[in-house]
Amino acid sequence: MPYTYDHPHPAVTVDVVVFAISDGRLAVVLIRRAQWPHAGKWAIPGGFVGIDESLKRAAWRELREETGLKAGHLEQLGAFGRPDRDPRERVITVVYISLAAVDRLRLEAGSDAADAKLFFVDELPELAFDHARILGHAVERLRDRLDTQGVVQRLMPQSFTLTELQRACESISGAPTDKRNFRKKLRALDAVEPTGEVRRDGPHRPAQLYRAKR
Amino acid sequence: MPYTYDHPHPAVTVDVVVFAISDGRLAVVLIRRAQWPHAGKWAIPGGFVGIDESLKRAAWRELREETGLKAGHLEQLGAFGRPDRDPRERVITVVYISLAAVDRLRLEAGSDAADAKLFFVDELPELAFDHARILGHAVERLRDRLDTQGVVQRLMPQSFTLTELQRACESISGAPTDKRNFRKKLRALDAVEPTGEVRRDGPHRPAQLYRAKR
DNA sequence: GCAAAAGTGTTTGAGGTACACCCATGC
DNA sequence: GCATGGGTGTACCTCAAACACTTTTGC
Repeated sequence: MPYTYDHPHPAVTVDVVVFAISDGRLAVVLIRRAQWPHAGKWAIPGGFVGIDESLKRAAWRELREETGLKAGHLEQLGAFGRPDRDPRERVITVVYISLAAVDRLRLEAGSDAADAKLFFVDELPELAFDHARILGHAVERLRDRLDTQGVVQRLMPQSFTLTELQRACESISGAPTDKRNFRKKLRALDAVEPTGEVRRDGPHRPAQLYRAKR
Repeated sequence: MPYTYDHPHPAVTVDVVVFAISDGRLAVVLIRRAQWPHAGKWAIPGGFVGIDESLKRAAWRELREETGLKAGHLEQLGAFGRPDRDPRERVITVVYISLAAVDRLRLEAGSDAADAKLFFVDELPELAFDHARILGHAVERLRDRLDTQGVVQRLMPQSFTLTELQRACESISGAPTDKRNFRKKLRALDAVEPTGEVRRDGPHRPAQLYRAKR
């Protein structure tokens, strides 16, 4: 069933960069492509926008179809549209960013994807299309925008230690932080509260567990 | 000559929000639409993306065709694509922001536009499509991103008084500033230098003229 | 007892904010 | 001489950065 226009139209896709903190490091959800082009390579989950579907809704749907994830807040990163970025036809993609707490992440490979998996952003495999460039921009955006408050409320699991939180913030900002200054800022932010539980995980003093406040 | 696809494709346009400072106030370039839809209403200049043309290049070309302006730096604001934003067909638009010094602004109406004109952002006419919403986002982005340095180098004319510069910054940030604090910051920034000329324009002490440094 | 991470305050410097008066001009 | 905008400096406060030792545990 063909669709006809009197001037050429590009295809429009949406892609969703899902960030999470795994093992104290910034990570991203990728799917392995099953089909040409770039079959076997890893890619940012996404797909074509329905003709009567908003961009954000398409992003939510595609993420769910390809990874099983239900995105919370989706923030638009921007549009990427170099003429040669897809060998099939002219494709313009609108990229969204989503944040997920690792303990809510249950990845299931969808029909379009052979596999879905978390990768550390500093250990990425070879990526399909211009997805390496897109991910670079996404990480940059994250660095610029995400503050400690945001990390606590959107990336950390239900309970965590202050050192884990600090590692997460450092892996996003890329810079090491002083422990006492970090905790002083947390006090000022009033963003976390102790759960009362502790975590014992080695030959050292147990760590108090915290949760996001409110 | 028809173009056919096996699934429906949206049309993709680019729009360019050109900001300038006019009379000390933040202003934007709009064109009056000549044709349906929204004939007679004012709109952000823009048009369809060529099938082998990058988004930024399309933005530059459309701005030139519709207003005669050659954009300097173009920053992408994002994509807007609600399904019902254009009555002709599904249209997804990618919006760019450009800054222009008023003394370089020579507006010429192009073929697609009955007229091109500067409007103060706080005295906008009724706008076509969802352009009011887009402009709102563009102004917000400008407020978030543009610092004094950027205003000096990209929005001010070749020579200007410090009060004019302060008015410009205030009209972008939306907040009044203390004159002495503003000038102290300018000294710290090392962004302007006196031209040696003065401007006489009323029953008061003449103002020293400055230019952007470097 | 020793290795390993948890936890805890003070000092300093930079930058931002608040604030009031004299100056040069046109009329 | 008066109305109008141009031009100038100080005091305070807030926030970020630097910095070292004690505590609790497993082995």
